Amino acid sequence: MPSFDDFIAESRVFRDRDVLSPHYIPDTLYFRDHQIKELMSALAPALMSKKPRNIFIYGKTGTGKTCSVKQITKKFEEKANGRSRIVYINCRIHNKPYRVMLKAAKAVMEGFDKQGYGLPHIYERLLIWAGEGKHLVMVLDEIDMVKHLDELLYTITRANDELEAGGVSLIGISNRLLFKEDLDPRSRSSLYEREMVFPPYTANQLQKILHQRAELGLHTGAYTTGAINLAGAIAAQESGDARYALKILCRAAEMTEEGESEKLTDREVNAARELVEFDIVKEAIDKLPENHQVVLYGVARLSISGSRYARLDETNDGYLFSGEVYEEYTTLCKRLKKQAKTARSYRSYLNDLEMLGLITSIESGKGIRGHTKLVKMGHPPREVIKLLSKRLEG
DNA sequence: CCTCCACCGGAAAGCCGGGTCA
DNA sequence: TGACCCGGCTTTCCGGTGGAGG
Repeated sequence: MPSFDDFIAESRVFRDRDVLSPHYIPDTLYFRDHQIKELMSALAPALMSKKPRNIFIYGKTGTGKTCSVKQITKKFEEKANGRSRIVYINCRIHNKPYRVMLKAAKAVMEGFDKQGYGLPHIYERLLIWAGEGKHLVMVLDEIDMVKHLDELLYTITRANDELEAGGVSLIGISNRLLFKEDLDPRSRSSLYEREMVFPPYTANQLQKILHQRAELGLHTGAYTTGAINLAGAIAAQESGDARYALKILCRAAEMTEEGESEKLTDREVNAARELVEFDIVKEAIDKLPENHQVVLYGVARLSISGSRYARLDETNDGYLFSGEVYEEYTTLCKRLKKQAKTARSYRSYLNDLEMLGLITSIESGKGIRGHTKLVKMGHPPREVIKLLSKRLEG
């Protein structure tokens, strides 16, 4: 009798791959004791039928914000036993007040999985739920992605005013510190009742974290201590981002697995670093809507064939006129048998691409007639073309 | 100094595909 | 089935903007 075990090849390197994934939450989170304690003390009132304060958490990507909150969520829900709930909401996906409320309602109430109810209806239902003395803590991860956030915050504060027992409170998470400036002062004060900062990890800290994961996720003896330390140092230098550090480690492990080398060493780590860098770009491009891809394709192609107006200014080497990129975009659309969008839409795409760091742009200055944007690729155009021609032209 | 150029980007309105409800 | 509601993506409209040209 064959067994599935026969087909699940034993890995030379990995003991448990999941441990290296960014979604894995270790039992002990290093270097975040202080933040975790503070979070717990802030949330404790909800377990005693009092309203906890709203919390705002700030920190760059990969500083353990989400991880800490998720870890606490587990403990909290065990303790609360259904009386109170913490609901995690990723605002990149649920980026409107309506969606956030719907997600919360779905999480908390059975049989609430339909769209088409108006916001007021969802609101009323939540009030009824909380009215039994229950507390809802909404974790809004990437809260800066929510459009009309003021409206959402207002809705929630009003809910608390209407309730006699129970309540709704918030944990907002963001990696943009500045975003509080575009908030209405009233919502600002409600969201910032308590503020917490998660600093980037240092090289030493990242190394310890990586060692922890390597011990759990990789076979003993499959890696060198030096390699782990190198990965930590690289990530610390870049950003102090633990997710990035883990990606490098994971990639390096994969390379070891596929390659000749017996152990994961500095060599694999260095190679993995480059791969990871391009992986990130590739992922960003893949996720782009089609029109954005075509525009980027156009920028890349012109970067190689050269700008028709080029060399007006030697110092602005590699920059393209917004106008000529639009022309290239429309001709590309024709070739791909797509209806080109208006110039106004095109300008939005350009801005989106710039926000993602896929292109850079500057304002035109002297020597150029009128007023326009000059655009340049943020990454090697040939690589991008290779990727996009496959994607777009099949 | 005025006007034109070649764009910029906010606001608002329209369309579409997905859903509910009576 | 028709009236509504939602979000996402567009288009339309239009008031800027800073340098070039006259």
